[in-house]
Amino acid sequence: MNNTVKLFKALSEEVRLRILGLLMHGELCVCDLMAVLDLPQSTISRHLSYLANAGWLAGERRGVWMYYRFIVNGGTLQQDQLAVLTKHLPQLPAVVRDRQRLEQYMRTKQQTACG
Amino acid sequence: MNNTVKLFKALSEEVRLRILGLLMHGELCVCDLMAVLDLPQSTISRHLSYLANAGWLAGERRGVWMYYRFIVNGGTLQQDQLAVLTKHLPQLPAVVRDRQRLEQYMRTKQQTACG
DNA sequence: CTTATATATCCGCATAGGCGGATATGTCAA
DNA sequence: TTGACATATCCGCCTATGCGGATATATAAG
Repeated sequence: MNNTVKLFKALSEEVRLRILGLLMHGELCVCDLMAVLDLPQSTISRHLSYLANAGWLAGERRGVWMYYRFIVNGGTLQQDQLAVLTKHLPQLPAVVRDRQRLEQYMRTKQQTACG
Repeated sequence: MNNTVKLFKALSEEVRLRILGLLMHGELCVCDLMAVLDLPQSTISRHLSYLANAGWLAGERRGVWMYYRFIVNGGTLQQDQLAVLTKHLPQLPAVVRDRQRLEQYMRTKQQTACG
């Protein structure tokens, strides 16, 4: 029950849903998310920790960067819930906007940012 | 986005999940839930309002009693999410226990309580 | 070792929201 | 209208949690 509540609590915050919406398309590091969401590093990092702790994300350090991606084998509830997110998150207007910003950002990433 | 967050926020609390777990089996009134969950009336009523406001439940007054039940046509996200709940909530130990208490309560309802 | 960069954590502050007793509202019966 | 009961809302209290600047930690380069 506690874990179930935790899973849902993680989904009940706008910034976290936007982060998940961006990670649908593949892993990203903290600095990517800072750039796209235009939020302070501590805010991004805190939400990522929260999502990882709730069982949604796994982080992997690669050099100086921490890359976060979805866990795809986190129990049947998590998997079924992930399917719902996969279907519906990309349709939310805020997520669509974020994704456009992500594409724009990726085009200029080599010159300006991490990675 | 706000509505989506609202939908998930409603799921991110233990008492509310337990209420939803009980309502899976059909509508119930406030006094039923008070008896089964053994919680004060104000607590039950507040959570029911929260769930109704979030788009999960509809309340119907029938005489002095308010009966609450799931909304089954609340948008595709709500429907898909409801399917996940229908599959997984009944498996949670706390929900199993509540349901046993509900059955016990229903057997003696005529003599002791509302309805 | 020092520096630079990326990330995590700490801190104080502000708000959201849970709790349950008390009170208000609504409904029915007499 | 009054009384009884079910439900909704109010209230003060308390905890959880979001925020973002400041600081600590980790890694790589020189």
